[in-house]
Amino acid sequence: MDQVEIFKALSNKKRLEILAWLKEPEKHFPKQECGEFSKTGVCVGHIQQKSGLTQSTVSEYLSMLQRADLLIATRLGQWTHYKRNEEAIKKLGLHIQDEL
Amino acid sequence: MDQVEIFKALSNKKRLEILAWLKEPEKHFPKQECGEFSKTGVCVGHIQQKSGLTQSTVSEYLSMLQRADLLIATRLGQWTHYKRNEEAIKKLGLHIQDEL
DNA sequence: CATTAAAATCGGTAAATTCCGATACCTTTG
DNA sequence: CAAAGGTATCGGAATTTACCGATTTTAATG
Repeated sequence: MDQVEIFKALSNKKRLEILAWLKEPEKHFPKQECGEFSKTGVCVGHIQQKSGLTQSTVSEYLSMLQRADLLIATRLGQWTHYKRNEEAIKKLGLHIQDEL
Repeated sequence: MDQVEIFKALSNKKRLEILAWLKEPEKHFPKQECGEFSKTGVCVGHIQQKSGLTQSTVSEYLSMLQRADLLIATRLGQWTHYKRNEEAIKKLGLHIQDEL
């Protein structure tokens, strides 16, 4: 758990937005053909469309958040779904409160 | 409270170290002539010496942490003391846990 | 008021980050 | 196996960050 990498991943408005959208996928994204929001999250394409960034940028941002352990990626056929790693996020909050 | 600015301020190893040192000043810094650790914190010079960085860099880092509301600065004569803003840090932890 | 000490600000170079378009890599499907 | 859709990776231009040394500001003191 590299603290600096986590904070770097969070040091960007769009990446924070993405994290926020993924908190309530059904509220921010259209229904998907494959996979459930609650189980595996949202596919890259939907996140890309909503973000207004290019596909490559979104892909990089998502894998950056994943490397920081803030997101979990699941490959479903040709799609990759991303969802929040709620446990890691909670742990980060606790860590800041009593160890930062 | 600009989230991104806070996370940027935390995205650097030395700045995280400084925050950690300021958690227990008496453990990490020599006694000071003026001002008490618990009241106003530690003067820039002591932080600079311990950090190994130049004076200008440390001064910038400290004011960056202050702009993010993570530190509180107090001018005492020719010295500026910095201490942690424990309330803001706790608030940040809570925020991450249930709003990030 | 001149000197000195502490801290802040300025100006700059090297490194990292932001974001893009192009390309390569996987899957599914005909 | 060829084509197509979804995603990842590569290469690069523009911006930002990491530090530094030099200079300026602020405050104390002779």
